[in-house]
Amino acid sequence: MEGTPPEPVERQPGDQRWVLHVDLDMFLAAVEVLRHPELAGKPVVVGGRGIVNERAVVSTASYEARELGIRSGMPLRAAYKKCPDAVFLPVDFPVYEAASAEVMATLRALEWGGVPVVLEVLGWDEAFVGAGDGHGPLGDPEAFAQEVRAAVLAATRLHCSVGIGNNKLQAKIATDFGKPRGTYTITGATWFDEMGDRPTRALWGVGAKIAGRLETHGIRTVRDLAAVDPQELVGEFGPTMGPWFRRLGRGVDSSPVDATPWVARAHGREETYQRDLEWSEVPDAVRALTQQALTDIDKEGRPAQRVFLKVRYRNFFTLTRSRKLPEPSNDLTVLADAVVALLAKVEQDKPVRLLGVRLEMTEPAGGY
DNA sequence: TCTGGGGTCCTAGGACCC
DNA sequence: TCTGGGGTCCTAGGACCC
Repeated sequence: MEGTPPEPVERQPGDQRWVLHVDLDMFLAAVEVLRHPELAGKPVVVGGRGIVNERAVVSTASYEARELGIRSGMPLRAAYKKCPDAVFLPVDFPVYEAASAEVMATLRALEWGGVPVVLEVLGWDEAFVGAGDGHGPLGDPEAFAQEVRAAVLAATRLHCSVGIGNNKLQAKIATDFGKPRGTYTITGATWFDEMGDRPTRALWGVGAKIAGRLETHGIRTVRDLAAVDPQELVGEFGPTMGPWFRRLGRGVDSSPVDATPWVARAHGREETYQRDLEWSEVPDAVRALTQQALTDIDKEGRPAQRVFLKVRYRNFFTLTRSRKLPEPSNDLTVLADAVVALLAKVEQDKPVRLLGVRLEMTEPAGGY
């Protein structure tokens, strides 16, 4: 890759239009501080049931806790060791759902350049904002980004950061550079200045494993990725993912902001048991998880077409087995029996640390 | 003594058919 | 005896994100 100049970013027709990405700052911890004002300024850690010696991980840490080295995904035990004085709180789904709904309603009510916004919700605490055909109006979007932050703060008392880009990929990455309580802009024109020297891992969609595979091809930076021969990536990652990674490297993303409400394709339940299960306890546990997963399916009224079983043993080895049902079903007995039957395909002689059941209603739609 | 839970999508490879 | 090549369906496994 050394010495190979990157190809210039294609001039897309939408290049001078704008997309915003809004991301709430330390969302779960911020919501907790709102209802427990005495926690303001303290290290707050939200995760699991808030019990520090249980098997669970940190969902969100306040900035004060992050300064002490606590990170999302860290075991609660480890977080406690780093900071025994932090406040540990349980994850309270209904409260965050309600706060999230308020935030999204606030965003949805905005107009951008006199046009109602188009809102694509990505999760509890983030969304893309466009307008009209999916992009914002011409002109400087910075003032609107500030308007978004002010509106969210006024309506919910929650702070957020806003990324601005010519497309969703650029806006999404820009948000991190604006955190906390700020805005940041990355465009096709500044992409390589901002991202060129960063490791491929900085891209949205490149994790540790993909970064490692890229490195075996001498691709370390975003600039390297942008310049690589597409056929080399097709050889390594296949005809879909190869070209997609290369587009990531070039900062190219033509997908519009899409307000179509998200519809789940599957529902599942999984549980890491505080005490490893003996095999004799497993079938009942699988039936219980199936019943819980079925409650989500029943809310939507669509039958499951395929069932999945996930088993993780004490040594952390994990297996997944699945089976297509003879015909779609939302009958508890049929589904539970089908999942229990999958147990025959896994090793039954070792203690079980985690079980998961997943009920799939729809095949993957394709999206890369 | 470690390492959650909710999802999404893609790829490889075997079975089977023509 | 040998044994191509394309297509589809299915399961297992891997990777990523919030």
